[in-house]
Amino acid sequence: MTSLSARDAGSRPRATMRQVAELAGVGIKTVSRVINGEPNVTPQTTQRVLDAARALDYQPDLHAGNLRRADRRTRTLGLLVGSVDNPFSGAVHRAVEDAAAERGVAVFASSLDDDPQREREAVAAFLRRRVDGLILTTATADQTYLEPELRHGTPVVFVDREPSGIETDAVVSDNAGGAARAVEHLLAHGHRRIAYLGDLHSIQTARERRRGFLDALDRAAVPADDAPVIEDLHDQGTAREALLRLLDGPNPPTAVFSAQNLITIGALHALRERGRHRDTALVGFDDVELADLLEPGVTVIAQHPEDLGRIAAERIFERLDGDDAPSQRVVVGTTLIVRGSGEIPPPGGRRT
Amino acid sequence: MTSLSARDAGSRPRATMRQVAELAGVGIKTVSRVINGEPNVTPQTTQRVLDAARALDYQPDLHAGNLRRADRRTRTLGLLVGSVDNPFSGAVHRAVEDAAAERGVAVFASSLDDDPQREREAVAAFLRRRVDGLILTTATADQTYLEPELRHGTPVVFVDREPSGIETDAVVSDNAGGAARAVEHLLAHGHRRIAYLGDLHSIQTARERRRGFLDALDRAAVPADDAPVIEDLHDQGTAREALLRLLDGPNPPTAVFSAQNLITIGALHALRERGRHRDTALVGFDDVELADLLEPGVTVIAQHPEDLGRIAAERIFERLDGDDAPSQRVVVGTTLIVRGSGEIPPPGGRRT
DNA sequence: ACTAGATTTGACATCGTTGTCAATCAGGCG
DNA sequence: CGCCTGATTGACAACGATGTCAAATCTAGT
Repeated sequence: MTSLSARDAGSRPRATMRQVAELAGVGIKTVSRVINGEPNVTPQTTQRVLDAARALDYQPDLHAGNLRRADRRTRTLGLLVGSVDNPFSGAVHRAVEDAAAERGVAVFASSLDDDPQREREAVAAFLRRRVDGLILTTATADQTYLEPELRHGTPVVFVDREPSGIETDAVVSDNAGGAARAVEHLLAHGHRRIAYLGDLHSIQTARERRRGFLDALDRAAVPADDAPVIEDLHDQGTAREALLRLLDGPNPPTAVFSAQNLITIGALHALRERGRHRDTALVGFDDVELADLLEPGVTVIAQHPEDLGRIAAERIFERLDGDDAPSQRVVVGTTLIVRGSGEIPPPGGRRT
Repeated sequence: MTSLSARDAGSRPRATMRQVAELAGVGIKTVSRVINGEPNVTPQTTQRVLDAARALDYQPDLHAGNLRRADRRTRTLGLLVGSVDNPFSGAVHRAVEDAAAERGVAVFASSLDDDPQREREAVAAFLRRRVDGLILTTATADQTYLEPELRHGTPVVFVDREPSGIETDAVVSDNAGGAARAVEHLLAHGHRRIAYLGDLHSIQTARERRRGFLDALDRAAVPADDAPVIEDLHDQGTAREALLRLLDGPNPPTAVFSAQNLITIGALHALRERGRHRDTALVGFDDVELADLLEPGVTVIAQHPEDLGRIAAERIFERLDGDDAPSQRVVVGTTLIVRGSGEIPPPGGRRT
């Protein structure tokens, strides 16, 4: 009676290799050979094993095998991004997944919301699951805590943001260069009073973009005092409010550089609300969907998240394949996409 | 000499519980107790073990433990969506991740691109990794192949699309209802010649939306012959071309219902290209970013992907907690968001 | 001082698989 | 017919952890 209790819910536990072996009337090691496509099994035996496996709906337990296997690979990768909900992260994720899928590798994804504690927890959770490698958009200021993992041989590649405190591979956008390009574009159209709307100062890319912004102004000999620099915006709402305050202030900017995709959207809202979208220039960092259909279209410095993700994943696999060259830093360029909002002239129509 | 070869690259393998036990001078089972917070260990012993674990940078191997543990839980979930790159999927993913993270569960995500073969492979890949449950937006016409997994006790929950061939939980949007609502909205504004632009006919939700569209026309006694029904569009490009053909044709529609987010974007492009965006009404299914900033704003039937994801994840966890009630079907309502494009009257200005 | 009872601890089998190695088998050759 | 060779097969240990259970230690009551 009680021996049947496993069937109570009409369910029996998943079949093991031992049960397949028993049904096929062979040894367990022979099943292992068939499942793993090892040589030296007769076609008849192979067939018997496959039939038994099918009959029992056998699925090998990758982790049990991995425990004993020599290479100790789980064929699993851990990806840490800002949020799987953000289009930029989504594109990175997709590229990583595609590169991984080609190699039969599954991807764990986790959203950090730029929270250092979440990063530490997510990394630990992935390591306990023995991922073969980590790809991360860091949220912490210092990643020294990853040092031991690197020594244990787990490859770590940074995407979008550079590592600090450890020596490891990184794939990043040309943040300072892209930001400078945006500013130069606005300067070329005659603007002198350009506002900077940026993400949390704790984020490395945000600081880089700010640096690019200020450097470009400096090179053009535009006093930075003219430029309202607003930082620590972290979503559409705060960005919108910040720009509304500027627009309602005594000396509003004639142009705006919004340094992140959600900030750009917040800025667009603020401009529309004040009806200033046709006379205030705007260049955003990172492209946004439908930007081309707005009136005016939104000029942006586009990043190439697919490239970032693809290159990062390739780097991980090269490391896993034994590449032990010194750590590399790959910079992916940005592209200025002219659509209208960045070409609006300042009120006076000043020209070079 | 050779005994040191493990350090060749300056790396030593990851520490095991045995090594922690040795360093702490205790038995391996005592380390297990400390790591898992089991009772009956003196504070001094606990401290010695924790010190040793820290010194060796010990991370328990979740999968090794799981092999022996009674509950056999990997604390891992598999999520299969259209593409992690699509905003709708991203929102579902984020909601699932949040619900999972609360419970210390990690999430594997995989993109299917509506390819049935990819679905089968991804499911197998997840099962071999012994995920505790599967949440999927199916790409196959029939999911009978999942029947054995259900019997083995792996909970499966469908999101966005309904299962076929198996009895299991599903969380879906009110596709037919939402589509009908869109059509009724356009009818109320006087339109009679409404085009339907839909996704692949093989996709269940696409068929549901088409059904809702046709039903609403039927109820209004509008002959379906008037309505150009175009299906099997699967990206922005094909949707754009299809609508361009309609607009350039002999008797163009006065209103358009685009039944998916990428199709809506393609339709928007087509309308702009022909300069018809101010006189052709448009209602899209599924909201798109920046839809409110276009001119006119894009009226949509918004889905609630966060709710779909959250409810699906909760369902999985209820099943894992032992809920064995008959499978449920949860329908999440849609919301009509009026923004302008859906309220454009037909040329004649006919009114009810 | 001695023992019952509770607390703390560790030896050992075990989970599902793969690596090692020896046993068996078929066929060919002297 | 016996022996060698190479192909085929399976017994067994091991991977890193946990469950079981008994041994060791402590506490308190007589």
